[in-house]
Amino acid sequence: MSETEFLAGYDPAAFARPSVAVDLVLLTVADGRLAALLQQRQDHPHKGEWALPGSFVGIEEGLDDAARRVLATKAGIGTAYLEQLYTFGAPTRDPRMRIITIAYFALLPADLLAAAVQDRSDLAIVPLDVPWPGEQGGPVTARQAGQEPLPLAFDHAEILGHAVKRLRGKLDYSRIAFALLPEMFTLRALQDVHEAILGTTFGKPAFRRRMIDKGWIEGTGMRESGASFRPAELYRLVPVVAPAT
Amino acid sequence: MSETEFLAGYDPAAFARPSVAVDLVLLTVADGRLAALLQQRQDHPHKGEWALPGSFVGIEEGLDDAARRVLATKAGIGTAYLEQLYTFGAPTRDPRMRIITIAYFALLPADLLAAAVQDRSDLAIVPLDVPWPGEQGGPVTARQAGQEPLPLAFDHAEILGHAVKRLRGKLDYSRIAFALLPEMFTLRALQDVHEAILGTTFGKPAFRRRMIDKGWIEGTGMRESGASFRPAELYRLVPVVAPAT
DNA sequence: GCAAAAGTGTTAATGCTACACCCATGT
DNA sequence: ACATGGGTGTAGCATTAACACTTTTGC
Repeated sequence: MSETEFLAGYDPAAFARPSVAVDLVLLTVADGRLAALLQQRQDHPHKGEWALPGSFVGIEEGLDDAARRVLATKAGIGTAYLEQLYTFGAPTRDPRMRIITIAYFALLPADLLAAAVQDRSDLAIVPLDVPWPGEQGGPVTARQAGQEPLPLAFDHAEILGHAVKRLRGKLDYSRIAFALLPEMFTLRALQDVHEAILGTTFGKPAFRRRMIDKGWIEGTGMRESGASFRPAELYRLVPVVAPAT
Repeated sequence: MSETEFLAGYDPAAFARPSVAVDLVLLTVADGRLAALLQQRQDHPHKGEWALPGSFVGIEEGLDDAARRVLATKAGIGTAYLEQLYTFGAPTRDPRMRIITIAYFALLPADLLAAAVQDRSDLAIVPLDVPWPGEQGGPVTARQAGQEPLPLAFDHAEILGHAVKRLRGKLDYSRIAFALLPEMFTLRALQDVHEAILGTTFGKPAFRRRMIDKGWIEGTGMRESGASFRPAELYRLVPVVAPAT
């Protein structure tokens, strides 16, 4: 039997198949706090609770393409740092049917995210309460200032937890932090982003040297304006030659 | 409309669904070389080429459960270190139909793997040629000693590459290396595993200190036997209190 | 001139690497 | 006794963290 004959006789309907979706964890750092984009569910199940933006994957659609479509359609955002995070597939994670979801992880500067979301009443940028110290603290919760934590739909709290863990893990050996900053930024802003994500503080000189020694950034001659004290120099991410993860 | 009513009216057949599979990258270190378990395909497509062991995910089956089933069924192995690796879903990765595969990553000591596989003619433990130096070397290839690289089916070469990258990345901040060793082992054996995986060499004293300082291992009073020189002390992994990663 | 934050130099501590040496076993 | 690889101590080097100090702007 040739391969062509084999393919012609193949029956794709022979097995029951699960539904496949992508869910998007879009993180940012605003006001010194890590925050995520959440969407209030309009339908059952978990109606009224808060969920990650997501969508089913089209039958001819790539996984990354589906994630980008969610970014564009559900959040109105054209481009952002995006990478696959983890796949969640517990048989009971959705009461409707078996849905396996491939979680994606996206980063955007706070101002761009706020602008994209400002006229969408179902979307919210929610600060995250992350248990700092131990590896095995409580779960990540999403809470607006001064309010109770928002109820999260499905297993989305767990997905959020994975995303934060990934962000923290990659922070100091990859350039992802710069996806949370505008094209030009001060070293103080970069340090604030690091401190917000890791929940630590660094000595200013030490942090400064570490960043410069990595060779990832270069000073533009320009300086920020508007402050009532010495203006800081603006840095930019140097273009990458041999891309690494 | 209540949630119960909503669920009753839900039509799970409304969208075309892809097939979902798991593929298993089972790695070991044998004779100082990193090696993977591969299975020669008996059917089209890619008949005769070599593939990772895999299976479709049952409609009521968890993802980790499916991976463990592959481990038990296709390789005859009861327990091994296992973690999810990455999900591959390019629309054209399988010529039969849309198949999204969740790749898993497993580790086993060489002797246990060899014992489980010895009477299976379709399985082979194949040493891996891994491009060491740069981040962006060529692809990983599987090659038996003195032969041409084996042809790998589907996108399985890419999956193998991801697995090796994951193993290397986690080697020095997690305990996964010990999944490649028997319960008791010498420090030299541990060093050999590290060197085989990373493709580097370490100074013996330096490596020794690093490992002991991590607090992961403890000496048993016992010593290996059979060598014609001073017998090395056998160490064991100390039981974990607060599990990480 | 004063306050506030940027930016830099020096020093101290830490961890890692390299080398040299000693130990135990079988032949 | 010797060869072989296990095991340990010491010294040198590098990197990193901490501190004190100087610089620049607006009020």
